[in-house]
Amino acid sequence: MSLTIGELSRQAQVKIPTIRYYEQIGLLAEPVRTEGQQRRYWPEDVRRLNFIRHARELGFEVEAIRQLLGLASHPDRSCGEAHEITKAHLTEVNDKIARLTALRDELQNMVACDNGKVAKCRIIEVLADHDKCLHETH
Amino acid sequence: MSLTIGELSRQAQVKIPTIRYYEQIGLLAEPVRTEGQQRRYWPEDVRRLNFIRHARELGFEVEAIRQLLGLASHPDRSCGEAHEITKAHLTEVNDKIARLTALRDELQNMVACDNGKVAKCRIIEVLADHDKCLHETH
DNA sequence: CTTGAACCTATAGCCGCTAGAGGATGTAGC
DNA sequence: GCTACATCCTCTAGCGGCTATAGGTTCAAG
Repeated sequence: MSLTIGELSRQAQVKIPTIRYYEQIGLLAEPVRTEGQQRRYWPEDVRRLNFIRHARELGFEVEAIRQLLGLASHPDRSCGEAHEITKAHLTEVNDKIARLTALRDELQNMVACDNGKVAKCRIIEVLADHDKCLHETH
Repeated sequence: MSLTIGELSRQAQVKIPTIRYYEQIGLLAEPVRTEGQQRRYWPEDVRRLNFIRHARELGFEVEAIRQLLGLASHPDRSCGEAHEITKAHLTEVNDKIARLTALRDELQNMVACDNGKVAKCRIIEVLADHDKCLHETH
């Protein structure tokens, strides 16, 4: 019927100390306890913890997750707020992709220069002065 | 001629305590000091600190940055030795790009839900049940 | 020579976990 | 019922990578 913290951990792919940490900071409600003070969870908690894990993996901060969870518990309210949180995040991610792609190109150049000297490799300059070096040829 | 820590901070867009922290953990060399023990920097340091900032923004850990910086300070060494290190970083960067791209697609799906109610809003669903919602159309 | 911004060190705190010690609980097999 | 042992409990301390504060010193312009 109910789940131990270990079972919850396995099902939601979240480590046990992390579950207790989430309880501590109020992301997870305090669960029922056995006589001997062991935590017992319900399938509902698996869903909530999955939600939290996914949001964390997507780079949402705990505070943002708290907000999103708040929205989820008021399903009649507009999702404009959730929309804003997500949009801000999207912009950030797109920016990172662009810069990582530029970096990858430079690393590929570097790896391609097999028997040369580091002095000829431009990785340092590229990262030190990203905008200037970005579009130069190797 | 030389720069104060404040000027370095402004030019490299890195906060002053962070600069001192980087010195402490050995990412930045100890700079020259005035009689009164104040740090004085050179344009070279702006470049190095820019490098560090960009690498951090791209998600490299301090230890990886240490290695990359190591390559730059042995310009007489063959690329062959450094080749493996660089290739490892390239792999890492490619992984990051892949994961961020997947993330972006998902965020774009989420943002597509504009003025609905939370009940209809995919943000909550997607996060609550990642695998199910990932490839559905909006 | 004074003033005030900028600097110094040292320490403590932040987030988001993660690990360990030392002990209590729960369950399966006898 | 009893034992064995995996799993659980709390508490504390540590991690990376900063960031903020307190309390004092230096530097440069006027």
